[in-house]
Amino acid sequence: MKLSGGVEWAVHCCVVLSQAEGPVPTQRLAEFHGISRTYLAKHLQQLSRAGLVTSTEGRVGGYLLTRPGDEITVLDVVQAIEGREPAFRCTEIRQNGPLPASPQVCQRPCGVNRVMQLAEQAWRESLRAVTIADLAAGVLQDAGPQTFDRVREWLAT
Amino acid sequence: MKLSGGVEWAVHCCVVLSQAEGPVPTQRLAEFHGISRTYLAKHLQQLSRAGLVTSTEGRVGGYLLTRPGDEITVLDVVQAIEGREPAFRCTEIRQNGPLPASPQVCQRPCGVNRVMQLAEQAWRESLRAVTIADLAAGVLQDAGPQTFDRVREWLAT
DNA sequence: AATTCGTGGATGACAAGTATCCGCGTTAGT
DNA sequence: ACTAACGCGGATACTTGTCATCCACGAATT
Ligand code: SF4
Ligand code: SF4
Repeated sequence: MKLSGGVEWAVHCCVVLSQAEGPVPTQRLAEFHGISRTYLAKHLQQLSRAGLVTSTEGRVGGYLLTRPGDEITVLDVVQAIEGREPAFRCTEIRQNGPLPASPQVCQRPCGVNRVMQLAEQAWRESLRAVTIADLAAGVLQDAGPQTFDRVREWLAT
Repeated sequence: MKLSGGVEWAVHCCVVLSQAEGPVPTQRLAEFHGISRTYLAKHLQQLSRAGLVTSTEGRVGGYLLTRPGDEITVLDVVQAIEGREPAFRCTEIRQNGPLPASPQVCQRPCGVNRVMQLAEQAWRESLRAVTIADLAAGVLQDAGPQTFDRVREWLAT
């Protein structure tokens, strides 16, 4: 079980975008984080499709958050990148073999499946409890109060 | 993010083993679930290495649970198959780019990482709360009280 | 018209998961 | 002693998913 590496990129980008004053192009975002521009573009498009971000095309275009940072949860970002498919996918092996479960028993998910989905639910709730704004506040806490001033300054270059 | 399909197999096997009277060979377990014998063998070996299961070699050998079903959690099984690596792995991109985080700031994990690990923790706790015995009880509930009698009967064939 | 930018498709490199096979050592029955 | 049933580990191959790049296109600014 492994999360896509793009999740890390996307979260960081959202934090930066939450502090930006205008549209930020992919080029800038990639440069800032020292990562691949072309590949990051793919992830930003996923954020766009998920409705977390709007894009303005053409020159001086780029990406903007559609909502303020405190209305975007980490879960939103993770699901935009990872998709909404559950990590545990049952293949219904209980229907195989010499003692298959009867069709009516299989109407509803079994205990195994329930436990797994419940655990993923707990995971999602935990991610839902934190917003991009919370993370931005954490950065300020860790790296100093003028951090985002410097970021904005560099972005304006 | 996807869990190995072997998790489903392993959990089912543990439930069966918790109801078995003697060592159950891979052949039987695979047949019972209608799955690949050779591949299941790999997963059972992982359970063995994790200490959830003991193997007796030679004829009339097979696998036995090392502890009663109520002392084996679903988390134990999942981790035996999936490993204990966290799903979110930070690549420290904050150290890249024109405004890298200072080394002393990077001493401890950032907010992003903390949130992710916390969520995984919640996931694990949720899985830890359920035991193989709980699942076995669920099967009894869903499929009828004599279900395991039939299983034992078939196993003895 | 030239430049900057997002979009989507095609493509390839690489890692991980899935699955099979074989040779080996072990054990119980004959 | 011999054989059959079993677990163990390595080697191998197939499939899928992740990671990454490139390009042609349309849109907007200068
Ligand atoms: S018993 Fe549960 S985990 Fe097993 S095959 Fe059925 S739904 Fe899937
Ligand atoms: S800020 Fe957090 S998520 Fe980002 S690179 Fe550092 S540890 Fe990883």
